[in-house]
Amino acid sequence: MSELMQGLKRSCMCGEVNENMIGNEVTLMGWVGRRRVLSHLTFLLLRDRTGIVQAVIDESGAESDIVEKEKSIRSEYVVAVRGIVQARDEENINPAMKTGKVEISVTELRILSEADTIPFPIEESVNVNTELRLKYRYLDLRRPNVASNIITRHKVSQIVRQFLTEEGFLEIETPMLTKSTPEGARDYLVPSRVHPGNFYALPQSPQLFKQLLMVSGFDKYFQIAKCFRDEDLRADRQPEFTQIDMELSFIDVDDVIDVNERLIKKIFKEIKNIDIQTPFIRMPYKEAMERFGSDKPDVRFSMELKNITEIVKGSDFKVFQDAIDGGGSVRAINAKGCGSFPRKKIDALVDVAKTYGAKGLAWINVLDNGVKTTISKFFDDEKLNEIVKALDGESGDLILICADKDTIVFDALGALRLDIAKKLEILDNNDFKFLWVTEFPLFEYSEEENRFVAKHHPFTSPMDEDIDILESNPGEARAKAYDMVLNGCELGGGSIRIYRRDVQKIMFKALGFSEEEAQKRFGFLLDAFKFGAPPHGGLAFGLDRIIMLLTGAESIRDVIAFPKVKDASCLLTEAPNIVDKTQLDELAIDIKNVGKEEN
RNA sequence: GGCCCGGUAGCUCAGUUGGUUAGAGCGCUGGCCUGUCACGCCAGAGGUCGAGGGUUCGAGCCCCUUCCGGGUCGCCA
Repeated sequence: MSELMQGLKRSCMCGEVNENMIGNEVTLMGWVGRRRVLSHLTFLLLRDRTGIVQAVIDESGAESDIVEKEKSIRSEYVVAVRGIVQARDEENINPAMKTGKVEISVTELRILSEADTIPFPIEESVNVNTELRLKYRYLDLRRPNVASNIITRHKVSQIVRQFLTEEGFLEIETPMLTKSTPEGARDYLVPSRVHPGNFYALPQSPQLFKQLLMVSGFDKYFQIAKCFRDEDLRADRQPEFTQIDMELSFIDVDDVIDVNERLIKKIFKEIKNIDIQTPFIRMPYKEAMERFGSDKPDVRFSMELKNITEIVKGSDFKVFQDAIDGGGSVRAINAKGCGSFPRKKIDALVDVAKTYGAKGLAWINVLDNGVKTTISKFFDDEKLNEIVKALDGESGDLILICADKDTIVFDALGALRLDIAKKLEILDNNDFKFLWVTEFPLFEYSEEENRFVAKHHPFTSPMDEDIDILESNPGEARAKAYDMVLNGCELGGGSIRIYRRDVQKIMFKALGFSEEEAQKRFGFLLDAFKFGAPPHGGLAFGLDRIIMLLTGAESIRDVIAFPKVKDASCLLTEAPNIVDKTQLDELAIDIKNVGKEEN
């Protein structure tokens, strides 16, 4: 039978009980973790979010009602305990517990809430399947390691708020019900009851609003903003996620980079007590691709890509020559010490490359005297040695070669590089290597749409020296855009925006937007820019990813209190669900499935 | 939409070439134990082998379909 809390007031949290309180009476409330019974002696582990403390009941000396209640207590009952903090004898100290030098001798016990047998143990160490964890997420969140991620998340949010406030930023909310902007990710739509057939979109980011706030003169804005994208999930992607979003006026690239380096430095100092060295390296996009095959390079290890097109040019090997003739390239990486890989393992590497569109891989096994290779028919020893030399190949190395269009070569080798590093276990998750990737291309050619599209978004400013080539050579134009990258993960990115109407016009023209089209899509922003737009720019961090890297979480689900599963549904609430026909009628929505019962 | 991995007791898993009554550890229930701390000891309960179909004398195991979960490519300005 559960009892009232009335008359009892919690005096401290479980994890806060310490040696300085010996002799004091405390009142604790929490969940019963383990209950251990030794004849007339019972130990209860009492847990709350701060930690665990042991309570002890000696049947021989306790009131009979305590003894009776104690016998009915089971795991995860919520209890209130009043008692005296006492020191444990030397031999009974538990060094593994923060509160292990003390325990509570119980003088009053109340069962506030009973609990059924739980579906999985509330412990850090147990490995429980995701489905079950998410169905009972409120129990999963009782596990100290899971709770600790959520607490870290809170701390980071507070650091961000404090830091940016001190830097002169204002926290301003922007609408959740907003306008669909067709370019970019798929929108989540919300039907309007008042305007049948019309829809709001949930924001993919507060991008346009924060630019409007600059026009308004708020100068520096930030927001910890929920964003929504209706795209498929990944281990680091959820349909709703959180950005630390900011925008600044009268600044250029260096200013944005400076304030954000200091922000990240502060977060890592306060959360992990690690001193991050600033300023970070800045690496132009082109260099990142050439050296690492990625625009978010993991620079904790080298294994860099080498361009061997010039060496292999003019051979009879059709695969290489076709790639070169088609405007592509031949590049390679040196998997140090992987020469001993059995055929099966090499085939697995080829499969990785194929995932990214490569048709295959050639490889050279560097031996003590000479090489063993798949391309011996086409290249003489001199050429092969030249390749080995270009990759600093030594005996025992495995050189992997990919020939194709540049995009495929970069993707495939970039992915291989990471895959091999993972297999060799050379990545240290406590080694934090930051960099900025800068000078992104302004445009990206879309095969699908047969035109250039904005790589970032259409308000991204070109680099001052590239304005002249926007129309003549858009493919080479670089943007004032920057991504902060940590250990191969894009933590955040942003750009300086276009604030000059003439430049914006050229930009739209290059993108193939007519005046009318631009006006229809972004008219409110363009109108705003007519009335005095300051030079401005900003950046947005993925808060979830920052927390992942700080906590070492392998999935984004581990840093979000109530995450969704692969098909974007919620196992806890069973959202999304079929709604009542009357609800749909009000919204003027007619669906065939309406009224279909759920199984 | 494609590819890969998984689903056996409440949990984590084992289950041989297809062969009698499907196992272990933890948890759970009951009992014993006065300093446990992953307490220990004894006993017990607990299974639609994700679901449906097929092959077979016989299916947890083989085949097909399907559901659920994970990873990944596409997608994510």
